[in-house]
Amino acid sequence: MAETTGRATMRDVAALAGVSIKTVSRVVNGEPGVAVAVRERVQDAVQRLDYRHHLAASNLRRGSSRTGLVGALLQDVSNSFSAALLRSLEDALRDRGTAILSASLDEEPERERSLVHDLVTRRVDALVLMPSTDRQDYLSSDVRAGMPVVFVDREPRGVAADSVTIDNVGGARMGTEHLLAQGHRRVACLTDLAEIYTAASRRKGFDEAYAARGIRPHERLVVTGLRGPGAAEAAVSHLLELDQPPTAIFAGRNDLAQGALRALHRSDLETSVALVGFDDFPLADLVNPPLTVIRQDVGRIGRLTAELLLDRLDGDTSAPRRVVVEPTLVARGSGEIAPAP
Amino acid sequence: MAETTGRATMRDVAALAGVSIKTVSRVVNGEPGVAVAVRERVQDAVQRLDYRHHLAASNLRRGSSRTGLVGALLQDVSNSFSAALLRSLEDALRDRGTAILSASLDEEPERERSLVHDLVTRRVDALVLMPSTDRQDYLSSDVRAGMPVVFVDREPRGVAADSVTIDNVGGARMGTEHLLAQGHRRVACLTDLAEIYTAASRRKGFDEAYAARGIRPHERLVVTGLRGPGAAEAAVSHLLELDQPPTAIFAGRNDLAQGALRALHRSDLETSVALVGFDDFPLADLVNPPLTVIRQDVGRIGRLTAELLLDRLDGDTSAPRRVVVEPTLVARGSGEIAPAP
DNA sequence: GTCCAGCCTGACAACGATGTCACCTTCACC
DNA sequence: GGTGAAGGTGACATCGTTGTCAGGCTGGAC
Repeated sequence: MAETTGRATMRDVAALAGVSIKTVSRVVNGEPGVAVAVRERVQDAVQRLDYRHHLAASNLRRGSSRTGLVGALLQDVSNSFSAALLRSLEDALRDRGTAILSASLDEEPERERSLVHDLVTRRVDALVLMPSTDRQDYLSSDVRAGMPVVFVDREPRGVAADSVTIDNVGGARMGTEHLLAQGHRRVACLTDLAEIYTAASRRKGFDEAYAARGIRPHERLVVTGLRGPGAAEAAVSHLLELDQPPTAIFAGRNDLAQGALRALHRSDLETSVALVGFDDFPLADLVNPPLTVIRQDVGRIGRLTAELLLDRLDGDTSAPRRVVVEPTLVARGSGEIAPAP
Repeated sequence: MAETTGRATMRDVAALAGVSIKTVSRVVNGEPGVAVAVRERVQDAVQRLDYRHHLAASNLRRGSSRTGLVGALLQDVSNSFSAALLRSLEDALRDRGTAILSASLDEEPERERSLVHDLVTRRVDALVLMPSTDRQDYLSSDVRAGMPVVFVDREPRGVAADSVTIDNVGGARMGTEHLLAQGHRRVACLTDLAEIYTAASRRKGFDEAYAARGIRPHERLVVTGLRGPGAAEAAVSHLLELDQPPTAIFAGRNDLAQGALRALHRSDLETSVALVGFDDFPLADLVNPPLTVIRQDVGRIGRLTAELLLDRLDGDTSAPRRVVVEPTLVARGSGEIAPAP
């Protein structure tokens, strides 16, 4: 009893209650066909021994191959977008008693591969993936083996799977055009590594907006490879010191917009240089100036993702679906600053 | 091969390679003592069948009782505090190949109990808990059975376990005193349900700051039971319409501060009414006005939590430890607004 | 040629649980 | 009193894996 190691098993309970293991199993699983007196005796023993059901053993025997586990590999669970997504998945899966294994990829391909491997080894019932790799061919055998995968934020390449994404090119074009329409011509563009699907798409939208007006962006104002807010802040500080500094900035992700804003504040230029960010975030309406953003409806994306996931878990084996959500422009002030004459 | 159900098992691999199951096991686990030719034959079969190790079965047999799973029950994974905590846990556990099962409690006691039950059933190696219950007596049998539990943000009651908390009373006292020292006398206090440990402590600190000056808070300005930013916004809007509105606000949690700030903006009072929040958050320096907060160092808390967790996982069975981190006041502007004469 | 050591390999039981099936009561009914 | 159905209960095999141990084969020493 004072043993710190080892929990009671059904065998122990059976011994204490003076019944067979199978009867304990019946009681624990609430199966009918157990005499009331016996049931009570077993329940008593369960209590006395602090018996806890062993889900893994149970699943193994049932061969149901259902572990009630779902993996969620996101960019960074502490980023508001990933965090909100995680939360809506959680809400959608709660009722099913399905638990979520979450992890952050930080845009590192190797980490994605190793974490996927780990999750497969744990026999998750399904996977939600915001990939950091270019291609996900490595996933096909697992998908073939019956593990549903739903991609979020980025489309799958090299593997057939569902996805929920937004129109990144369109969103970026809209954001950039919003600035161009106000007369800005020196618009800076901040994005992450060109290998990253969303970063490349948003950069493309930026270019397209210029092209649509028959003009070209200033190359020196286009900065890629920005890994986080710190890098964006440094890059913008540098841009502001150019002979021909930007009069407006288009930031390709919420953390880059935040870094940019911080740089503007440091130079006291937050009310002179326009700024449009991609991705809304909780306090965008309260910063100074209130931030104009291209918003993707995270709640909606989360719900759609969960919906696809649940369908697949319920046995839907139809062809992969691609769901694309249209982003919207939310004008709050920072994006409506006119260029200096 | 076209089977969508069922993965290959060691039995299948053994059959294909023409060896016994045990030999496959040896190869898969990289054990020595297998002839090179045989090893290659097995590895080939593994590849061909897309064999994936079954961790649960392996753990079951090994009886190691180590699942490489840790549970993290937090207040709300989409809240920046919980999310940052989750992230630092993840970083600390990554190297060990330990995965994290996370879930949100939303301050609902029932959810905590049911999620803990679920995690025990899954045989997590340890648990990180930001409790929503008053008392956690229900945990003692599991702790006795050898499951380490580390409490974060709130101390355990009714069970012996480690904890990492901050000095909530002291922090709230410091924040309130900061406002009183500037001459504010009508300071509003916003907190969540009085049953919540942190909410009650912060409320207590607020009262103590007043008491230390031999004065008393205005009862009508003390609002409890605020469940989220929306409630805080509504409450503050209401307070601002009183005959004797507050000249300063002390908000007992980051989301309440955000709600309060939103209400101030709506009334264009953000530069006239002082505001001090409890808990820092990523953009607090960029909002308008920059928010003065009582900061708890989330990264530090996360690291300390992980440290305790790892020690316990490594077999440390010494008496429970209580780690208390001192919060600091970060003055940014919102808390330094003087009362109207 | 015999013997033994050392190296590989596989048969078997077991981890904790559950599905299958057979057995034993009991009791109603003819 | 005999029969059969219904209701309880347990023995056993099994899920996928690994620890234990026995045994086969090889080759070198005598």
